[in-house]
Amino acid sequence: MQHCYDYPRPAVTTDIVVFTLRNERLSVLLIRRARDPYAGYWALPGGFVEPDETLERGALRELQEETGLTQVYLEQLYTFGEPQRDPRGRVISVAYLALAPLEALQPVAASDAAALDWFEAEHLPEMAFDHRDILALARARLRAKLNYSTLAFKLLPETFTFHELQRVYEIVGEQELDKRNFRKFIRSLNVLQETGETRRNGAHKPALLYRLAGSAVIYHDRQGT
Amino acid sequence: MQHCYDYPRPAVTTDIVVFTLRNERLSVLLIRRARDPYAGYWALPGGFVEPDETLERGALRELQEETGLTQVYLEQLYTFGEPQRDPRGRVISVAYLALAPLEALQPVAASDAAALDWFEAEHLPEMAFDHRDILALARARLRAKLNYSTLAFKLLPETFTFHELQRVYEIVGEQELDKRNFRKFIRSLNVLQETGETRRNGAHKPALLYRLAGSAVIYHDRQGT
DNA sequence: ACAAAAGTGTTCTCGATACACCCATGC
DNA sequence: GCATGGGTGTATCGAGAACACTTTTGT
Repeated sequence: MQHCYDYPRPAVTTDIVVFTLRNERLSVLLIRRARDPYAGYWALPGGFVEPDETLERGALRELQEETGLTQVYLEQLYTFGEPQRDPRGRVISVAYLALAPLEALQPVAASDAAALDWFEAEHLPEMAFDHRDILALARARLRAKLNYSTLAFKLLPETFTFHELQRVYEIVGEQELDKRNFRKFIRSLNVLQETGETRRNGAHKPALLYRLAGSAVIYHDRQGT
Repeated sequence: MQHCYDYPRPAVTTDIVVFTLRNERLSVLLIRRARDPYAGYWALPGGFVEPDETLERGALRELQEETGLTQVYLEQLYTFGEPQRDPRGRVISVAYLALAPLEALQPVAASDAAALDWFEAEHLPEMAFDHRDILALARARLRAKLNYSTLAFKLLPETFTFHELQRVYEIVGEQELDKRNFRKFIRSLNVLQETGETRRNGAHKPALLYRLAGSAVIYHDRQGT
C-alpha cells in the first residue's frame, strides 16, 4: 500500500548516540551496516519514526529493536537535515543522546553480536552518513553539560563510590581532578544520599556507596573542574 | 501531482521564534491565522521544508516570505514531534530561534500588516498549536545563553552604546544590573571595539559607540550578572 | 609490616558583588 | 546653573585551585 501526498515529504528518522563507560573509556554503541548505502560501515542505531509515536518513543523503540537496550537516559540532541546527507533521498534525522551504565547494557549480547559493537569515542571506525558529525556533537554536548548538570550520574549504576563518580568526570572531561576539591564540589550540589553500604574492591579500605537523590537531572551553576 | 511512498511520512515544517527589543520589552513576531485549524489564533512564522533546502535555509525562506525579514541571526532550538500537535495530521516541526535589532526589521511593514504583529513576551495572545511551548523554550534558551555567550549582541544594531547593551541584558535577564560591574564584565570578554563615534541622545553627555569584534557568537564561561 | 585505595582541611587567588561621585551636554 | 544620562574605582566575599597526610583493609 502506498501513501500519497500533494507535496513531497522527507523521511524522518531518529539516530541515537549511546554513550557508556567501558574499560575506563567513553564508548559508543554502533551497528555495522549490512546493506548499501555504506555497506560495511558502522552507523548509529536508529530508524524511521512511526506515525503515532513521539520522537522520543521512536528513538527508544529503535534502540530496543536494534540493540535490545532499554532503561537508558535519553535527551534530544539536534536535528540534522542536510538535503544530501543520505544518498537515497531526503532524510531528516532527529538525533538523541543516550547515557547508561555498562551494567544496564548487558542485553546487547542478546542481539546479533556480529553486527553490534562498542567503540571508544577516541577510536571510531569508518562511519556511515554524517554519523561522525552527530557523534562529535553528542560528545561535545555531554562534556559541556557535565559542568552544569548532574548528567554524569546517568553513566553510573544506582549506587556508586565517590571515586567512580570522579572517574566519570575525569574520563568525559579528559582531565584529572583533585580528589578533595572534587568531593567538595559534589557535596555542594546537595544531591547525594549515603546508602550506609560499603564496597570492598581489593586489599583496601572499603568505599562508601552513594545514591543520587531523585532521578531527575539537576542543573546548577557551579563548575566541576 | 501526487508523491507516493511505501510508508507514511510526517510533514516537516520549521517554526521561527523571532525575538527583538521593542519599547524596552522582549517581543516576538507572530502571524494571525486566517484559516482553520486555529483560525484567528496567532502563530509563529514558518512552513514546510522543501526537498532541496537545508532546515536553516527553509526557516530563512519562510521568514522572508511571510514577514519580509532577512538578515536575522538564526539558530536551531528544538524539534517538536508530538503526534497530536497538529490536528491535520503528523507534523514534525524544527523550531528556530531568531534574533535581530528592531532597526533591521522594518521590512515587516512591507507585508500584510493586518496579519502580522509584535507581541511582548509577557503578554502573548491565544496561540495556535504548541507554539506557546515553543516560545517558552526559546525564551528560556535565550535567557540562559546570555550568561555564557555573546548572543545579546544579536539584538543590537552594528553600533551601540554601553547602556543599550546593558539594557539588553537587563530586559532579557529580567533583573537590573550595576553599571560599573556590567562594564567590567563586558570588557573582560574582549569582544568590543570602539568606533570612535559618539551618539547624542538628549541634553546629556554623548555616549561612545561600540562595535562587536567579529560577527560570530562567542562562548565564554563568566557570568553576566 | 606494607601496599593500595579511602578519606579529610587549609591557604591562596581571582572573579563576582556592592557601593558613590564627577563629567559633559542641552536647555 | 541645573537636570540628565555618561562614565569611573575600591573594598569585600566566596568559589575554584593547589596541595599532603592519616585511615582502613588484605595479604
